[in-house]
Amino acid sequence: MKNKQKQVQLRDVQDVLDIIGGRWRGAILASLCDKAKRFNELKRDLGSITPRTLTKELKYLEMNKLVSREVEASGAVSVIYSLTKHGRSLEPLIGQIVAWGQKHRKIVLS
Amino acid sequence: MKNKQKQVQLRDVQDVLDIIGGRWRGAILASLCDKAKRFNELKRDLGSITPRTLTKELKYLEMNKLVSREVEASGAVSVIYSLTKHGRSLEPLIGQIVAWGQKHRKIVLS
DNA sequence: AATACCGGTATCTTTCAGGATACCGCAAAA
DNA sequence: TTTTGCGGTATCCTGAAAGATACCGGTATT
Repeated sequence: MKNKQKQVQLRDVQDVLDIIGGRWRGAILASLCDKAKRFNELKRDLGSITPRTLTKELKYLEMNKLVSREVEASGAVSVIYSLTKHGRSLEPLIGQIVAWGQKHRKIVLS
Repeated sequence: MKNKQKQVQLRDVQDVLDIIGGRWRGAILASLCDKAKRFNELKRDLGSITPRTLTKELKYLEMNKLVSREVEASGAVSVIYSLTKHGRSLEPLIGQIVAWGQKHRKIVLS
């Protein structure tokens, strides 16, 4: 493989980890892989995230076309967050991350 | 799947992204997937990283048993960094990251 | 003898993700 | 009519990541 191409690959890795990295983004995406969720549902599932951070991260993921936000206009306020088609294309990647994480945890514990 | 298990998965995602995330760690690992490298070789390949940061990240990866550091005691100072067996187990994951990154870049550009 | 490369270390500084805490309007339930 | 839940926003603050810059002792090169 050419050197140029390797450089591009490194940038791809950096870009992707910039998108799904950080304390929360990967977890949010993984949580939405399971099913579409409402704001507070997501918040509860993630455990210790603050609403401020959740709002910010969701907006970021929305901007990057990975998550979509829909307001159900049925009386009370209700907002549903779900993965877009592009977001769902991350599922196998997230699956591998989980798998490696399990393996890694076992190794570290031994 | 049970709720407990989902929570564990979220933690796995967070843990893994903590290890390979950040501006440089993923790129360092990807670069070492290619071949073992010396300090300044790695530095050049990564482009804009400072020696301070490279040192720090390499130590972190060493601590996590993903990278090994070997000093070649042949006259001049020569240090080789390479992936450990455990580090090489990340290769498929990194491959998927690159693949998704390429796809994502195309989508964003269109 | 001077210069350049190797593998870093030492300081200083900026940036920013993310926590803590309080609050908001609205609607439904009690 | 008070309380509870929803979906957030507003401020303030800290710690860690990482850039900028300078420097180090060694060796090899010229």
